Amino acid sequence: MHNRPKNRKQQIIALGLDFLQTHGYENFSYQDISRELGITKASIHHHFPKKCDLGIALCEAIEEWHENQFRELRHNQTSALETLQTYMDQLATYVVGESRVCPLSSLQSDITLLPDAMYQAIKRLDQHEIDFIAEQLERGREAGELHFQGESENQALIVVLSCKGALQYARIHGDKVFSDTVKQLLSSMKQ
Amino acid sequence: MHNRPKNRKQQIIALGLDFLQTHGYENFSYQDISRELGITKASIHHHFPKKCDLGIALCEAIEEWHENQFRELRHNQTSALETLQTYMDQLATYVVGESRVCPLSSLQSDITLLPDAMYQAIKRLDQHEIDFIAEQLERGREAGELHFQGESENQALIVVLSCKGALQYARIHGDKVFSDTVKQLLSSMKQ
DNA sequence: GTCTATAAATGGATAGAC
DNA sequence: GTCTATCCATTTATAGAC
Repeated sequence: MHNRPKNRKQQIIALGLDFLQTHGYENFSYQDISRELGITKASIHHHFPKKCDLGIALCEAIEEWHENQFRELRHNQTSALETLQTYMDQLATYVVGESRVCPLSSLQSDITLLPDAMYQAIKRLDQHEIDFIAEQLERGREAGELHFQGESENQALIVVLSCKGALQYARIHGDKVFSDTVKQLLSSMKQ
Repeated sequence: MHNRPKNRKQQIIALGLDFLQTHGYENFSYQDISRELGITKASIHHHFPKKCDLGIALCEAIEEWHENQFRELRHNQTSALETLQTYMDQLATYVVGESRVCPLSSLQSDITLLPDAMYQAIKRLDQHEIDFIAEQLERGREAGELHFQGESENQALIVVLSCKGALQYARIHGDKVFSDTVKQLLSSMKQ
C-alpha cells in the first residue's frame, strides 16, 4: 500500500492490508499470513496476540496513509479540481493488477462483527475522508471552479461513495466502471 | 425481504437473505440458520446440499425481487423522477430497524471467494439494475424533467453506487447519511 | 423432512522450549 | 522471534436411521 516493510511487524501489517483489500477482514486468517511469510501462526500471534490487535493496527496503518495523502495533497497547493483528480487517481491504483477495493470499504462490510475499538476507528477514518473531500469541494466552489448544489458535506458523500462503490464494481465489471464513474462525477461538477 | 415464507425451503432462503444483508455471505453458517429455525444443520443440507446451492438460490431470490420491483415500477406509469424516488424509498427500507445493506452489495464484498456460477449471477443482477436506472434517467431527460451530462449509463452508475454505498455508511454513521445522499442526488438532477 | 452421529478441515488462541 | 505441540470451537459436509 505504501512503504517497503522493514521488520516482521510491518511485513505482517502490509500483508494484512493486502488480504483485507482482496478477501476482507473476516475472510483471511493467521494461517494465510504465516504461509505467505514462511513462518508459523504462533509467530504472528507473538506480534498480534489476538486478531483484533492486528485489526486495530490495520486501522492505524490506514489512518497514517490518509494523513500522509491528505497532508501531501494540501501541501501541493494545486487547484481543488486537480486535488480531487489526484485523490481519484490514487484510489485507481487499487484496481491495477489484482482486484482490490478500498481497505476501509472492506472493514465496513464486516462492521457488525467487529469489536467496538475497531468500529470507532473506522467511524473516525470515514469522517476524516469525507471532511477532506468536503473541504476541497468547498474550496473549488468558492474559486468558481466547481459547481454543485447544497452543502459540500453532502456532495462529498456522492463523490466518496461513488468512487468506493466503483472500485467494488470494477472487480466484477472491469476497470472501465471506475474511470467512467470518475469522468461522470467530475464533468457534472465542471458544469 | 418480501413475501411470507410458506415451506421450509422458502423459510431458509428468507433467513439466508437476512443473514446475507446483516452479516455477509461468508459470515453466516448453516448453524446460524438451523438454530433460528429450530432444526438441525443436516436438515438444511437436505434442501441445499452445498452452501453454494443456497448461494445460487439467494441470487435467484434477488433476481425475482428485482423483476417484481422493476415490473411494478414500470407498470405504475409514474414520471421518471417519481419512479426513482420510489426505488430509493424501497432501498431505504433496508435501513429501518436493524442495519441491513443491499444483498447484492454483500455478495460483491465476497466476490473473490465465490464460485463461478454465483459470480455470473451477481454480474447479471448488477447489470440489470444499472440498465433499469439508466432507462429511467434517459426517460426523465427526454421529458425535460431530469438534467445531467453524458450517457445515462454513466449517470446510473453515480445513482446506484451512491445509494448502495450510503446504505453501508448508514450502518456506521446513522440513517441521515442515506437521506442526505438521496436528497443531494435528486436535487443535482432537478437542476 | 428431519434426526443422530460423525468426519475432516480450518480458525483463533495458548504454553513452553530454543 | 520463532518454533512445536496442543486445545477447543466452528464449519462444511456425508451416511444412515426414523
